[in-house]
Amino acid sequence: MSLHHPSSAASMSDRPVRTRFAPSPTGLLHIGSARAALFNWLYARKHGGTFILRVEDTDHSRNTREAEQVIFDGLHWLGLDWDEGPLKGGSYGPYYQSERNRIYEEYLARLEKNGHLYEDHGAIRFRSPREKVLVDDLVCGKIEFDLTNPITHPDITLRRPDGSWIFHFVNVVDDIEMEISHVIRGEDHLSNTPKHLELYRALRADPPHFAHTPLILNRDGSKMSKRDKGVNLGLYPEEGYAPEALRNYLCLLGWSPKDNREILDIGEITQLFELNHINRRGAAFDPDKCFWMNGQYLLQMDLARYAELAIPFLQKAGLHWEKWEYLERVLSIVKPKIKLLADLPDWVRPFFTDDFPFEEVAVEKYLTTPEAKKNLATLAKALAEVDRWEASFVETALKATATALGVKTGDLVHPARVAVSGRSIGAGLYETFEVLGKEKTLQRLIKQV
RNA sequence: GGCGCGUUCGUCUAGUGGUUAGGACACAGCCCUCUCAAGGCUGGCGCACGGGUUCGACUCCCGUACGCGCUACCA
Repeated sequence: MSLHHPSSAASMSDRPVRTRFAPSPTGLLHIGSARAALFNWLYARKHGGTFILRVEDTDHSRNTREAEQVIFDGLHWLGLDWDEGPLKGGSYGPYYQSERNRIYEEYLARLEKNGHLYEDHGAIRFRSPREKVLVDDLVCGKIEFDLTNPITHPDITLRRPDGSWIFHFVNVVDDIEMEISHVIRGEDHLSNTPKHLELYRALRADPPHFAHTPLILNRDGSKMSKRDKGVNLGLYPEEGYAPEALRNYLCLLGWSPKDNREILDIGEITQLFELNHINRRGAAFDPDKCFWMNGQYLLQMDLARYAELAIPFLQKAGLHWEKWEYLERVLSIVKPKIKLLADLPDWVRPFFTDDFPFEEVAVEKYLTTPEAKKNLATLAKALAEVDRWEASFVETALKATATALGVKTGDLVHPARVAVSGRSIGAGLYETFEVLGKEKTLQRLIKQV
């Protein structure tokens, strides 16, 4: 295998678009990393390019198979499919840094040969040319860094005394070898970029285009760290977020279609996405808005997709159903009410089993008075007369009963809801009755009398 | 400390010299209503500060403050 030598004649803009996501398997997928992956994916998809996954596992001690799986799972969940990388292959592999030692050795030898290296306490360091370096960033614009002072900008280390590699070196080598055309990454790398550029030059390689995106912050503007709630992408599937909703929200952090629209499908975003439309300022992650957006997605989602997302939550809660059609009817009436799928089981349990809990306060408030019991008895009697068991007819019967009893509709509705579901909040009562069926409805009402 | 980046409602944003500074989330109130984190309407809330440039600055320039990043034999 020979090294890929990028032609110095070809300008970067002529090269095919190849972007990469190069995470280090740390055990969790940071929400900011996920967004970086998303932006790289979007850019590649927009330009019919290639999106590459490369695992930066140079720090062996903390890299495990499980940690790696976390990354794969996160990307899969977000729908960010990669064209080259682990599980997928490709002609620029291997895609694990731990397997690319030979390549790094060759590149190091090249630098050595041209006198760019020196040893310092066993570590191999790169001798900076000590010049001013211009970073022409697609998001930040042109930035000049003055690297002439070794005190303020010490030479970077490429290799540790124990032989392991330092990020700056392998990252650059891999990007050259894999012919990456656009490096889209977090702004935390901006200050590293001039040093990387020195390496590209020393290796006589055309650098890729750079695009540094602002970081995702906490609501108070502080940096999101591992300990902050919400950084772990793995949390979102568990809590019942739809991947398309979170993905949409993430796109809006630092990027905007500029026409006030917010709910955009990924195809549309792919078309509109432009690196130079990415903001320069850090963006705070707003859990409230993310939550709202999930609600919007669940509301507008078709039932088939909703069921697909909902079923794992129902199964986990031990709920069973016999007919698919029944499941769909249940889901359709709670769908407009719920913003998080994790809440689903509690809302629908009474539709699948008679063994559902009663909220104490709700019982206390609506089912204990003699009036409530008397009203429920009357209601049950009236409903027994309803032939066509559909929401609208049930509603008519209930309202007529309320009138006959001289009480407000709510005086029947609230106790009835608690009687059939054990809860004071839920789907529309008439729809609940309809889906539950006449028999079960009457049975549960009478049980409280 | 040095270097770099940034600063429009609490938050995400639109805005590129002349706008009643627009939208969204959140918040408050009202309406609808059988509950609801559903829907409808209304409202409060913002250009960090100080200098310039200009007939005129949220928009351009400089400075200050504040925030963030880098400054590792972490990635």
